[in-house]
Amino acid sequence: MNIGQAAKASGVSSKMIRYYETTGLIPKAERRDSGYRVYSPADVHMLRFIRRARDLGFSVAEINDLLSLWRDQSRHSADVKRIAEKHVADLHDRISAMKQMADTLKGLVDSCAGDDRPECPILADLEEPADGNELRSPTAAGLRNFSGRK
Amino acid sequence: MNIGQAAKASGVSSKMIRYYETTGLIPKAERRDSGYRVYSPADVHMLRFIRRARDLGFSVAEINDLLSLWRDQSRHSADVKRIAEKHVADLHDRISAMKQMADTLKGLVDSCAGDDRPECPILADLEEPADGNELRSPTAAGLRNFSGRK
DNA sequence: CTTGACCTTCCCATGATTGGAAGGTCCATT
DNA sequence: AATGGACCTTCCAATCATGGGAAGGTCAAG
Repeated sequence: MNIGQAAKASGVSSKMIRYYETTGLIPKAERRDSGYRVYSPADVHMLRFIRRARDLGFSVAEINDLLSLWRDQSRHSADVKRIAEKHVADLHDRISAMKQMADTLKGLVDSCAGDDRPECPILADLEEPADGNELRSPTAAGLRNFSGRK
Repeated sequence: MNIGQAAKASGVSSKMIRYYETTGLIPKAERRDSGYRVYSPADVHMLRFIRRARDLGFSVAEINDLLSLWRDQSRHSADVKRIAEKHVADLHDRISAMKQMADTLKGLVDSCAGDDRPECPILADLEEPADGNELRSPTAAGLRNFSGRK
């Protein structure tokens, strides 16, 4: 099948399939004489694996490792588990950082009248964080990007 | 003071201060004859405001709005509150999406022996998600980027 | 043989941030 | 005065995963 079919069947866009090929995440697809890429059901299976891993928030680098293990019949499940555990821990870190943000902000929102007067505790806190609101910790700074991916 | 001093005093890097200037988030700084940018304590105050807002996960676009309101003496706190509420809601959306990922993955991790045998429920699920594990919802796909920012 | 749906490659944009190169400025110490 | 190091300037590139679009080739049905 062509790339569009593979995309529909796997949930990975044509664009991303080509991208994964150039970055080496997936092997180069066979080509027709016309230059069209050809995909087998096994390829679609692999793409679905990737798609699913992305949905679980794994980075492409992690998926690379997972794919290697997937293909390795003599893998040790401990290696897979290690990657997954690390990722769960990362997710928890991000979640708690975001929770802290949300909680702090929620407190400020609740203390804001939200009327037509200019006085606003939210702006006041942005100017000069109240004690206990800093959340300046190593959390916020080191945390660039993502909702789940690395 | 020079940009480096302002950076240290505000917690915003010199690089980012210049970047915020080019994008128009902050006004163009005065210059010395040498071309060096000059910053006042008031500028540092503004930069600290920005830094704090970033720490709370606001996007630069949102900060732009917040800065306008901050400077507007006749603002309505309702406008500030609206922005903050929206952001809290966004944070909650991201948090629950990540939580779902983490929970799903945690379940898989727990069911994996993690020894030297190749059998692994994690890989099995990536291949073929068990019912109830899909998390395919609108969640994952629409959720690119971040730990708090938009 | 035309049409439209598909495919190809290539480049660009996103968002916030960091890194580095090449070069100019400032100031204190030889 | 000259040197050196710390600072500043601009410009360009990379990150990460993804989408958008242009210019052009292919394919199958009508």
